[in-house]
Amino acid sequence: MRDVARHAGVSVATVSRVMSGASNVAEATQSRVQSAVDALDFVPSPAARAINSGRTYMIGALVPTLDHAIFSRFLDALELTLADHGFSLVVATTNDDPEREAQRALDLLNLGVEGFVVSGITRSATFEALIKRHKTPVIATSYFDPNSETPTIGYDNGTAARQALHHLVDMGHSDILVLSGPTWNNDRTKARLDALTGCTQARLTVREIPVTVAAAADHVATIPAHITALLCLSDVLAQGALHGLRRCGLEVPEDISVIGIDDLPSSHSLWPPLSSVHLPVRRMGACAGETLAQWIETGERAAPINLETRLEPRASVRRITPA
Amino acid sequence: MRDVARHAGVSVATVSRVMSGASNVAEATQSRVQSAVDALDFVPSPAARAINSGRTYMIGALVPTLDHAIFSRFLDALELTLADHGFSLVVATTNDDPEREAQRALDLLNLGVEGFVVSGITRSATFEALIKRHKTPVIATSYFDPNSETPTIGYDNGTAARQALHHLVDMGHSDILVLSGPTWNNDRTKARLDALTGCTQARLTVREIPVTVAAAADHVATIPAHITALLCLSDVLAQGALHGLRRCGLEVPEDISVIGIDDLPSSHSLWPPLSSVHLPVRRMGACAGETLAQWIETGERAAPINLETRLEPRASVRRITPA
DNA sequence: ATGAAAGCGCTAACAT
DNA sequence: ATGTTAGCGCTTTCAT
Repeated sequence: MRDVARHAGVSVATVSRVMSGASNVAEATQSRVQSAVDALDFVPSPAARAINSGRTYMIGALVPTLDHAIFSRFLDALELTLADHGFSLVVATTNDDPEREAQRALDLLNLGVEGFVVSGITRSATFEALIKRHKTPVIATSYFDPNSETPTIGYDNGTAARQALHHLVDMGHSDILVLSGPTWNNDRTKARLDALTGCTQARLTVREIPVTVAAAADHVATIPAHITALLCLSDVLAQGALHGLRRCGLEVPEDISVIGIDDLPSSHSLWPPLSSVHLPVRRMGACAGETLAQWIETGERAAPINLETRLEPRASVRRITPA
Repeated sequence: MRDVARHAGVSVATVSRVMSGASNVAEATQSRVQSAVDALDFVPSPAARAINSGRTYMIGALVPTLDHAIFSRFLDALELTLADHGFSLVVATTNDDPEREAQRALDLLNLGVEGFVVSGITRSATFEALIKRHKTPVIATSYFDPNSETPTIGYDNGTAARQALHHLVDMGHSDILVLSGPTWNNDRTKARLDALTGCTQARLTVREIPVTVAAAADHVATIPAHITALLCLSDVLAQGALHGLRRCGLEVPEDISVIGIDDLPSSHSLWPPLSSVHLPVRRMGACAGETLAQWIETGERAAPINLETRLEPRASVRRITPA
């Protein structure tokens, strides 16, 4: 910047003014500086800028993985909203491992992120301490809990699971196999499962398997005969189940009914179209972005937001008359 | 930091040493400083750090959208690799709009990213100028062109399209409808289409529609009768076609064959399992991350890499005897 | 309208 | 092993 100043025959202060588009600079000087900038190919240093303003305009997002439609869809909406507010999105994946999450959070903090969007409400102690220290705003998503210490913007996972279950029960099913992803370190899944147990209207068998199409497809080969319906805690699982069932020669919904949770965009074009509980992840991304931006600009802690989930009954569940 | 130094009765230099984990600090002093740090809840400033080191350890990724499995899968692998090299990933979406891409690139540059990963090889003039100025390393992906000015790490889109076409031809099809996404500002799609035209072994009809399941499903209702096969330039389109065809009462592959390009993880569990051309996007993400990290650390411009695509014949294409 | 100068919070010589 | 000090590249009073 000194070079530019010299080249333009002005002071660094003036160059700084021009660079930040200040109003009180003479037209003539302005263009003289601009010429110098162009001539020297001057590019300002973000770090130096940040050190003075104290701002970086970066938000960190910590998600289990990017390789799952539910999270990437969420992030897409989040990024769009954040960009509207002048923020950029730094993403880091945690694989649902709290220690790794804390590690990545530290990395992002060292980059200078001004706020975090995280998944679920389970944090490692390290993470908590980090946040307390830096006083960084954090918003937890994919979960709603008005009493959580960090504000949550999400849906009630228990309700979502119950919506799926009740649909099955309404349709006359009482012998239900629940296909769940790992509950280990996954409070979203745990909340869904917890809401199911204690249900007295049906006999539930729970199986915990990896959240992959392949795992679900393989698993359904071992379904007990009395089962009439499959409640999959995520659409990926349901999609795998559909595939596996077909491989076994079973028809959905004639031989067995299947319902999922997520309502991925692709689910309604499966065969048969998958009944599912819709999770408003795009809305969640937009809300989280909006709210976090607000929090950072105003300093006022965000309020939790509960987004409604919605049953999408389609063809993969059929009505049966209890035996 | 001054405060910490005072509190610990040492100089700022010593605090700095402790903070950066230097070796030459006495045990005693070290813990004294640590206490002061804890007592004062001191957190170092990333900006100040960056201004001295001249490094930010941030990489920017510019992709059309996060809400498409092909890109999020790619980014997942990229993020993982980058993290291994100590870099963090800043993502921005461009919606395939060169102007928006340039705008977002500027934003990221102002954040301080040390390198870019972009999609395709079409850049706006603004973008080119920006890069020249900042001398930022850029790697173009999802495209292979050894002669491109910016190094490409990707696959040959033309080859991928031809692999799909040849499979159809090999199976006896000669009346083929090509379902393509918008070519406007999308050099990947354009390259696929270009490779197809000039093919003399089949009669090709090309239709350009939005890349959504719904658009494809709707479109297939208007297929000319003589068509025996659908070549979809992406799996999303193929998935929509499968759905739409079923709605029309047509059987795949009995009445009509369908092939896609992408080979998304979900494609082989569709019904019928979708024949597709596999695009190695995870490998591409890992390669791009590795290569860009290398480039930044060593200063040596990256070399282009061509990743092989691979035909995955499955059940959605059947052999026919030409009429 | 412009310039001089004092920082911002840290690192890296250099000195002790 | 520790302290002193000179910056890093910019912004921002405060003068003029």
